[in-house]
Amino acid sequence: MKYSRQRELVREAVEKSSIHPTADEVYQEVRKREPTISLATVYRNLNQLSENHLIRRVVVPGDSDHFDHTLKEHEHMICTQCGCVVDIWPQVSLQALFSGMEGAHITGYDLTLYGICDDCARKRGEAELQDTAHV
Amino acid sequence: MKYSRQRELVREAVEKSSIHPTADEVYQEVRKREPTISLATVYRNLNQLSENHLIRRVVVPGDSDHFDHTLKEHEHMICTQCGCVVDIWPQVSLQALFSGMEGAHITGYDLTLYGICDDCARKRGEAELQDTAHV
DNA sequence: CTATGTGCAAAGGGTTTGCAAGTAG
DNA sequence: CTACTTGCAAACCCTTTGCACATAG
Repeated sequence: MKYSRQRELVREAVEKSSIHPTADEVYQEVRKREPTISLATVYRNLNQLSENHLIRRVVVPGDSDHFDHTLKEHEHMICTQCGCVVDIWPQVSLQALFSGMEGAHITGYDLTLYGICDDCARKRGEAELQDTAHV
Repeated sequence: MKYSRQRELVREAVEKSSIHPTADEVYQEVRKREPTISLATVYRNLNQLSENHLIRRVVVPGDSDHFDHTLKEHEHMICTQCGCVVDIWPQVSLQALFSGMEGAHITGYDLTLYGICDDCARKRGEAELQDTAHV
């Protein structure tokens, strides 16, 4: 991979983001510094960077792929309320768990967890208090 | 859901298939008995049947969705060699494992395992024997 | 009768690709 | 010099949708 300004900007955008951005979100961010970059270039670079394990692709069924700068083994939860992506750090290695399963030679996996993020849980709690306050 | 001949044929096609068919594979199958059915109808019915838990949708990142007539909790492995879908029956409930994780309220998940199916493993073994036979 | 379901064709949305021009090494 | 990269627009692929007609209950 020879250097390109565009690829470096894409990498930095993923690096600095805390929201596990989609290709389009990376595009919008990079455009602030490189207004002529094309979405196709962003896609090509995200693909290359993840193939070379410099960033990680986060697959979300029915949604665009997201990208994560954290390479250490961890999982992702999609909040079913607001759609945000939350990092989950299991106590045990799921890779080890799955590859130990009998019945087939399992070498990898894609996992998407679903649930409620802390923010939405808090808001929901407050809403319930509101509901009962006037009883 | 009121009865329709088309929906019944779609349901039967999934029921009788052992390959976890995609929408298009279901379409090809149903067309044998109902040549005028449209792909849109197959999609609409697969959606309805899975929303009503009569069949299960199997999400495969980067590929079409597949459909499974088995509703009992189990997982799926995609063979990285031939692309087939293999049922995997874990010893423990992953649903229970994930919902017990700390850090968030996890309520569901989508899991795709990757590995080598028995057929491909056998073929690979034979190929290796071939390779060494003439040494 | 009316709410659902159907077939068709067109639209949709995210992602990839062909091409000619630009650029790193 | 030449292999890799870019921007643009068009193509792709799977899936959904609008519409007028058909059908179950």
